[in-house]
Amino acid sequence: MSMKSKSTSELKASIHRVEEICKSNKLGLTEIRKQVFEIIVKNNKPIKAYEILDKIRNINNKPSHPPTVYRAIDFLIENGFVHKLNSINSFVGCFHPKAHKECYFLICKKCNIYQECCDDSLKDRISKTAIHNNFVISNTTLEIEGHCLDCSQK
Amino acid sequence: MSMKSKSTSELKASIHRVEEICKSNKLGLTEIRKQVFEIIVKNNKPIKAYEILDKIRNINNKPSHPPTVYRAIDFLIENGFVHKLNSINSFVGCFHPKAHKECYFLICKKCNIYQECCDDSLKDRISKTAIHNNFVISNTTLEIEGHCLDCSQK
DNA sequence: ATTGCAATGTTATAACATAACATATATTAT
DNA sequence: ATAATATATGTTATGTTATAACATTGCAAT
Ligand SMILES: [Zn+2]
Ligand SMILES: [Zn+2]
Ligand SMILES: [Zn+2]
Ligand SMILES: [Zn+2]
Repeated sequence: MSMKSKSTSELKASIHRVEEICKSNKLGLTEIRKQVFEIIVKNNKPIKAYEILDKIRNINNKPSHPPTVYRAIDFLIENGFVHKLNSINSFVGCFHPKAHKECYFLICKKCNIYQECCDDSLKDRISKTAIHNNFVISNTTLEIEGHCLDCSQK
Repeated sequence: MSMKSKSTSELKASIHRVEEICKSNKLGLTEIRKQVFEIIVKNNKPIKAYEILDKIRNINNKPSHPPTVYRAIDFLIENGFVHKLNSINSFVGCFHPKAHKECYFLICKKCNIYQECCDDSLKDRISKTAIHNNFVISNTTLEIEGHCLDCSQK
């Protein structure tokens, strides 16, 4: 599979899904949280907090500050709508929220597009490794950087 | 296996191994680079760049600046002697440098001790996932946070 | 000696993230 | 409806992590 960006309909579905989840779970999807989520998912590449901040400022045409964005990100991460890629200090939308707690990523260094790669077999393997070490997992970061098909062919 | 810290002899061996590798590969293991490596490996927990900087200042009893430490870290990472844990912006020594390009980690949130967990089966599984996605890996971050045996029993 | 190169020193600043407290808005209880 | 409470946002300041840019040093090759 090449790492193409998401279609408009996929984006809409993703946004709608989050709205529904928030509604049914009584989570306050406030205007800012929604704006931040939309900015993140519409960007088909990982986006940085201060880039989000710039966009928020433009949208609302008024000053906004880092805590506003970081708080919204925290909410979105806590509820599984967004992930942080620690290796590049950037944020990405989750395209199957609530399907599982964590997602694993392929990140193309050239075109910056990312893709979730949450195999069950990979998850199992990580789980077995933890068990083998008597370790209780609370969260896992798996970020695979390299080149996607398109970029490695160029 | 519980996540006990390294013994003095293990530390010495680790330092000696790096010296040998540098000698045989004509890598300039300068005084600062050596100091930084020793600080990192002797700390049995992941250590932050500015903590290293403090220690360097104390050791040499003169002002030092962030670039000094970051350059040494870069050298050590490039040569596989040290790893960065992106999820906690910290650095750890590698206890089997050159054995493989990358290491995977278990990080205890409670006691902060870490452990490498570089199963071949895990590596294979990650590799297969990449192949399945037509993705060419250049580097992988796998950081499993949670609780070690000792800490989960307390 | 002069040049070239690798490493380090130094100053400044960029990039990423949070503390602390004030204000506003929404929910709930009375 | 009003007050009390909790939740969310605004605002200022600062903390933390990392690098750019340029000067200086030490050493080796010609
Ligand atoms: Zn996801
Ligand atoms: Zn690509
Ligand atoms: Zn290692
Ligand atoms: Zn522990």
